[in-house]
Amino acid sequence: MRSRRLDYSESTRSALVDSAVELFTKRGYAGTSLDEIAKRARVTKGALYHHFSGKQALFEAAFDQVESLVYDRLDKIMTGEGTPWERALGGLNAFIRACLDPAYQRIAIHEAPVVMGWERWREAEERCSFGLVRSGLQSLIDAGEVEPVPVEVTARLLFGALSSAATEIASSPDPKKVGAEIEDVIVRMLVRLRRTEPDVSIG
Amino acid sequence: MRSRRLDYSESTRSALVDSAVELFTKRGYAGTSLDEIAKRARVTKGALYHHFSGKQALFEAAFDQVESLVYDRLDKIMTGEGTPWERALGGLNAFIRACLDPAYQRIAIHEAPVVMGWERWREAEERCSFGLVRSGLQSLIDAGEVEPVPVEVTARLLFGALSSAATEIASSPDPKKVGAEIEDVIVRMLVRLRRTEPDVSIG
DNA sequence: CGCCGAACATACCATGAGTATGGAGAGGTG
DNA sequence: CACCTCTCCATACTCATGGTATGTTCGGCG
Repeated sequence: MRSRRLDYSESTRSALVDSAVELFTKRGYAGTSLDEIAKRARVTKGALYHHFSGKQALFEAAFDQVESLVYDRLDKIMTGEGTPWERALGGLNAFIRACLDPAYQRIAIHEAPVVMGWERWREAEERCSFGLVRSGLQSLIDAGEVEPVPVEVTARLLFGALSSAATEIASSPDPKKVGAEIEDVIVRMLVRLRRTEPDVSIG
Repeated sequence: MRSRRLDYSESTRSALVDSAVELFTKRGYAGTSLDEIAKRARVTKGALYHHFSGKQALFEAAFDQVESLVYDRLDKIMTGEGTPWERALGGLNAFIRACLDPAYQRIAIHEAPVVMGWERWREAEERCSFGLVRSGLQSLIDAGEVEPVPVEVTARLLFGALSSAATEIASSPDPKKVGAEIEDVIVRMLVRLRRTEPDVSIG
């Protein structure tokens, strides 16, 4: 039987992470003090340092939280039903909608590369959102839906475009409209890569 | 006649900026102390605070420095001779090469949005590199070289893709190779947007 | 019951950004 | 030349904050 203590411990830990996500989203990593985070979680710095080795570790926990939420949604779509093409479009749409979340925006996209260091961030993204973008693109190529472009590089470019688009969307006065515009442009790009009909006028 | 004092003052100021660029590039904004920067410039924090209102202001001066260097190079190409298509390709190539500079990489692309705040960064880029990307794209459309895509959004996507590609290039074991690959993919994308021949199979 | 250790709280230290103040010397004024 | 002033910069602080060291509580278990 699970002990009462472990419940408590787990609860305060998640309270700390939630608090961190909230404050990091609102005031950024540098602008948020550990005392604030602890206070919002109704504990002290002692508890914080009991659960995490430091500020960076807490940030990474917050990162994992927001990242995994988005990942789960995307993964469900990308590995779900439908043709590779439909799944790709669905995933694209879902990603853009995910980017409307300020927490994902600021923590996962903007500050993570700076706070965690680019190398670590890249590794994490490799297993998450970026991984899905790449595998999605790969599926399209395998299915013969699009031209065999260099997957790694193209996926990287696509992900970069989407990430920066994310900020653009979120900080726009009319996010829905800009989001739709961006989705439209990307889809048109993909369509141009498509080869449902035998090649015409290539080269 | 320009006074000797002004020369000295200007000299220490630029020494501080140079020092800041160097250290911010090597250890990042958060990892660099003002005392270090001042020491490297062979002055004290007093001098630093005489010339700049604080750490952020110094960072922005460093940002301006690296950004303007790149901007000048790009501007010369983008407003130079040749067809819009040639100038666009030249600008693309120059931008990718600029991204190989660690200072531009880390200061202008990575940390600036976090340190300066995304809003301020966007304003600055509006007048610099991003402005050139957009005007270049606009020229291509005006010249009828490419399809009339939505300029603002497409330019934003392109700039985002290039920025993230920048990191990929710089942190690659073989930057030149990856750089060439990325340039190739982008060019192929642009070519697909091109309409030198009357439209075939659109829609 | 009594003890052990996980789960915290409290008190402290070190670093670094920002400030307050003092001084030195160039350039102007009588 | 004497004196004054104002820029330019150094020195010596304050204060916030990340991190550490140590104390305290309490659930679980023998």
